[in-house]
Amino acid sequence: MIRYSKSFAPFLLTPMDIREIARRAKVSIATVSRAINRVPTVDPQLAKRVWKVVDELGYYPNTQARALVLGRSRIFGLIVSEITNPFFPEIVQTFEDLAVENNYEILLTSTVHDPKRMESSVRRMIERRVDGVAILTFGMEESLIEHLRDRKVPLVFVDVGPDVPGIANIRINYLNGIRQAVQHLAALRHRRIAFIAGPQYLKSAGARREAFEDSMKEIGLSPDLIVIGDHRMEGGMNALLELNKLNDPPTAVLCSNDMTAIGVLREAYEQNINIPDDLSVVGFDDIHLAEFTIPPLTTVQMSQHDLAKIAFNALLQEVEYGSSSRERHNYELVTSLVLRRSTALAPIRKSAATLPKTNRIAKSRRTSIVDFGPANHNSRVTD
Amino acid sequence: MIRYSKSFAPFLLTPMDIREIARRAKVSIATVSRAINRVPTVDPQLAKRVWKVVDELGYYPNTQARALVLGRSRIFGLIVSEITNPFFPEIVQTFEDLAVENNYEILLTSTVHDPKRMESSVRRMIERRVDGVAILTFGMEESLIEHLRDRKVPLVFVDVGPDVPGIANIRINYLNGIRQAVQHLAALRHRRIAFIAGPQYLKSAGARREAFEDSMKEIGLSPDLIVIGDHRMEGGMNALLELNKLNDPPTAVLCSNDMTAIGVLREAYEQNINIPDDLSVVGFDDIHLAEFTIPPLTTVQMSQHDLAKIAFNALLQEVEYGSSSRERHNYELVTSLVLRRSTALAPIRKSAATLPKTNRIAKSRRTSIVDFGPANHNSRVTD
DNA sequence: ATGAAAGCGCTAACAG
DNA sequence: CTGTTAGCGCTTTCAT
Repeated sequence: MIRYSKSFAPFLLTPMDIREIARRAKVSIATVSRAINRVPTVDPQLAKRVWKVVDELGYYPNTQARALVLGRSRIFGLIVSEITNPFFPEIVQTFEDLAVENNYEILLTSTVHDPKRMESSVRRMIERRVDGVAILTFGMEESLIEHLRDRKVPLVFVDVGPDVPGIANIRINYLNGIRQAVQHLAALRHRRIAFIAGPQYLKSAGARREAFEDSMKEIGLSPDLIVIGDHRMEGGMNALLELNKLNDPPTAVLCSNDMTAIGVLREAYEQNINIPDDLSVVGFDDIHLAEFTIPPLTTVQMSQHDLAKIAFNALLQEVEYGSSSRERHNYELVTSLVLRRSTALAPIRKSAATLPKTNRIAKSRRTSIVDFGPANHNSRVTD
Repeated sequence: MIRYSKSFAPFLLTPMDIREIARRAKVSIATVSRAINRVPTVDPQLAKRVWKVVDELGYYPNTQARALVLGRSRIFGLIVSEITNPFFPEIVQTFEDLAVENNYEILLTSTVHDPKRMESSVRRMIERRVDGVAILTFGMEESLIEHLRDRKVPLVFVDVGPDVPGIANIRINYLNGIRQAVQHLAALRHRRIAFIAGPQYLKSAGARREAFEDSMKEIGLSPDLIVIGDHRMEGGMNALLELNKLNDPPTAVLCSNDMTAIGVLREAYEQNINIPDDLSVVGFDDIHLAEFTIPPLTTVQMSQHDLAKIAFNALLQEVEYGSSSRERHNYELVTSLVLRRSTALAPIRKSAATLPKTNRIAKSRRTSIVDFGPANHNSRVTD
């Protein structure tokens, strides 16, 4: 065990605790504590003396000790599904900015969609005694949540939380943005509009898909062109491959997230399909990168910054003003379309499939499942 | 102050500390501690009794208390420059994977190149009494580092650390990959090869630039086409604009990082410059995305995974086997070229500038600085 | 206004 | 092998 004790380097660094400061400033440790915590009743003279020593020695209070006695760690847990998904870094950054402002620390864990990791995430949160947890995984075991709830840890969910008192939920209005996207496409005379969905065990992916279906039906179009992707670029590539195997491929495709759309762009490039002239594509999320794709991606914005801000403040609210356990707080985040250059008027076609057939032959690898009709989209959706 | 005391919910949740476990298992708290920490000398019978209660009650030891007495927090600090830079998420993920494996937690901070944030980063690390810090900012104030060193916190730097005993350094062999890139380009008959550098106050950016210069000179080409970017896509776009204003623009461009290259790709699209036929572009870093750009990006790989792994293990090494303070540990990470599809034979041109001039007219916004010659590249470089 | 002392939850001597 | 006890560094009564 490495411990920097008196005996280790008596001349270099003394213990450097509140006691040492007290000794040098010739006051009691209680006074040091008060001075440091800016308790107003402390004599300015003494306070100054304390601060002088503190600065000279470069003393920093031990947060662990403080947390132990206070019963508050000033740590917020942040559980995301994959930090490598460009959707999250922005959120993490905003969350951290707010944490710094409010003197909190973040305990970040990435579940990588692995149940074991989710479990360890929750365990770590509890062991470190976090003051609150923001769960941005778009899907999580009910039983794990219980562990947190049992301990009365303030929780904020995005989109997937159980609707129970004491748990804050950020509901995302998917319909707004997706409807705009669909209608934008329809206005450009697209009729065969496909949707590349995300993994259907993610509640958020299911919700996006439903929003698509509803938006299509609303304007008398049938949402029968749905392919399941994986919210990654690879999935987008495969999905486009699938779609182009059809007799009457879509002229526009709406993607469940931007990564998928980037995959579509990439596969289109591969197949010499011009975006947007041959095919319009719309993403979802509006990650920073969406502005820099080729062509720049028209996408549905879901502000990562706002999301993080709402989540953090919800937690802060609960902790600082403990409004918890009585009311149920619900927040809403609205999505909306941002137009860039990946959509255009539907190509004019007499009949089906006028695009050069040769270029549209699919490579054989396929991991996505073509799923026609609005069938079983409720299976495997967590809740 | 919220504290879950006996009096709060006597029937719901008792204090839930080691004492409570001891009481219920009818053993002493010492035995509980031993059982939990798997001290082999404890009677299996008792151990089982303890674990039973622990499981029933869903007891998790309080890490803060443990850290306090142990003098070790089992937290590693990870300081990155910008979590939103796609280079880092991969590192964070690997770092976290290793942390989970080894029962550590990560305290992640993002400096966003702001000196104030760097300072607060260091302060937070110290306050939380991290057991070690990995500094992946590619540049940091010497004075801040002192704070950590004073406290004998194990440190590992990437590329920018002072060469002193007790500090581990991961040296990056930029030359290897960059030389390969330059020679690859030269082999494709490119002669006018430009370099879009990163911010020159970053030591890493300076090193990349020097590697470029050296590689060019090595084969008798003069590295006089250097534009300073910002390691972001915007910088890449602007840089290409600048480059194309020249009388004799380059036929190939090597970028200081992939984000810059993505910007170049994007601006080329804007200007109808075909990549790779009109212009070859090479990136640096090999972020995951590089495989999905249009066209797929030829780039110099610098394994984020390896980097994170080396950094974490260096820290673990110091902490667990305290090899610290005597030797200086140096690790090396080699870079190498990965070929994709953004490079091609140099276009054949009788004289200068045969590309359609009209398409190469720059928009007026410009933030980057054109910097000819190998001049003052040492100014503002830290260390 | 200040100080002495108790105790946050845990581990590690030290005794038995 | 098990239990008792003294802290880890801090905040906070409770006296003074």
